[in-house]
Amino acid sequence: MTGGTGEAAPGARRRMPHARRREQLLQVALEEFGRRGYHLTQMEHVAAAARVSKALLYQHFASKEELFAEITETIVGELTARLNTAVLAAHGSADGIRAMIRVLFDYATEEPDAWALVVRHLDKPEVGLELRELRDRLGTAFADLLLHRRRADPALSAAALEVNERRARLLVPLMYGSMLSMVSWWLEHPDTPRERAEQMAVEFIWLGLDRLRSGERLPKAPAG
Amino acid sequence: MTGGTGEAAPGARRRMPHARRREQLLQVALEEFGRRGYHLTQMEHVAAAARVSKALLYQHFASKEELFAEITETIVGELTARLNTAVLAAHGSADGIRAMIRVLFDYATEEPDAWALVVRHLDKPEVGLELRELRDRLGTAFADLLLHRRRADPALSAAALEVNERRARLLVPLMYGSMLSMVSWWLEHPDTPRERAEQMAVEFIWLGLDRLRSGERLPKAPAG
DNA sequence: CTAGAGTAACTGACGAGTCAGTTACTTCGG
DNA sequence: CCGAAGTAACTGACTCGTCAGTTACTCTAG
Repeated sequence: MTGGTGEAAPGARRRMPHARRREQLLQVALEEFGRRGYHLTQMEHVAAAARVSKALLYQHFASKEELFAEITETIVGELTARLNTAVLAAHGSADGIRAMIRVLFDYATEEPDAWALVVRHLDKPEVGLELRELRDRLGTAFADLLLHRRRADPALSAAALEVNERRARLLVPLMYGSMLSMVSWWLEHPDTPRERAEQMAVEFIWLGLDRLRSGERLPKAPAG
Repeated sequence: MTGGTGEAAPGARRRMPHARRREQLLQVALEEFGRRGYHLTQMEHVAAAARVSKALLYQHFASKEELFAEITETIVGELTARLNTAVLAAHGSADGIRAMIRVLFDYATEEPDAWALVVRHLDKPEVGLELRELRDRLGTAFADLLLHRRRADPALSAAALEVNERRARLLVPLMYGSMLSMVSWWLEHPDTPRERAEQMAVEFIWLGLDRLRSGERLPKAPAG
């Protein structure tokens, strides 16, 4: 040990230029928030994990909330962009579904901390209002997918379109919920091959989507 | 209901027997935790909402955590019991799906605060470990449903059974996620008739379940 | 008059945010 | 090449508000 805590690098420079330090802090904070959640993460945790004093952290970010907000904004921006391009590149509905699912699996794999942060705070109105945004964005991406497909189908009358639009909106939460749930489940079961989980989700959701145009109905069960 | 909980009554009796006060405190705490979430709810909030001092609250519950735990235990017990009977009473898979969805919609309608508390804390390992229990219970209820149905089907070989069991496990998170998501969505869109939301969920999920036995497969899309 | 329902006022610890001071790096006159 | 002046990165030790949990007391029903 040569004097200071060199960490991995032996003669590592501890002082860093402003911008680089800022990036490092954002990265570390993302991990901490993702692991412990907003409330249980203290600014000291973040500072300690970055091998830095809390004061320095406050020279980069005015408050805990601001730090968290900046992180979530980045995540939402990134994920939104990916979803946008995925949906735009898709030609059919099944293709679009598959593309969106792939985006989610990719992101969860590539950025596990960011993913953890998102799912942890998605249903907390208290903090991270940007995450509501993400949920809405996911929903509208679905809606776009559904509506775009139907608009291309000239067989539908305006009235039928209206009816189906309502039904499409009802389908959104179902698809949304099952996708996120599947990704989370898969992360907790690494032994399951990703392809299998992905394919299952695609089929499951695509069938639900397909119902929309076929008008196929389930016989109403008598119920108890 | 004359007298009972003082609340609005001006010269109302404030002293209550131990057991009744305890129940009131549990009820009030449930609302507070449901609205603000665990971390943002202070014991003083609960006490104030019950028109009582914080010290009295501590004569009934040893700690904030214990209070929260007792509440969640009750909720999980109640919901679990309802799901159990619903699944047991079901004769077929579609019937079982419908029954479970009804249980969830019923519960969310009858006990909105309890429901809010559940969805708020479901994916937070930090607090309320009992809620993991609920998620597992939901999952196993699904699994029971699927496996019971298949066991009754003598056409399946042991090997096929094994394969399908794996696929069944993959279906669980999809159904689980879509159900919860749909209920939450419906609560935020009260203009949508409940029956429509319910029926849509049943159809969507039942189709996914039905895939399991029919072995129907979606042509693998080429992907970008 | 007394047991237990109830409270106001308190404590101790924690955690966000601050500040005076220190250390490393850069620059520039000589 | 050198060292002093200047500056940006960085820190230890604080303040101050908040909140879980306690203590010592009052009040009232029976």
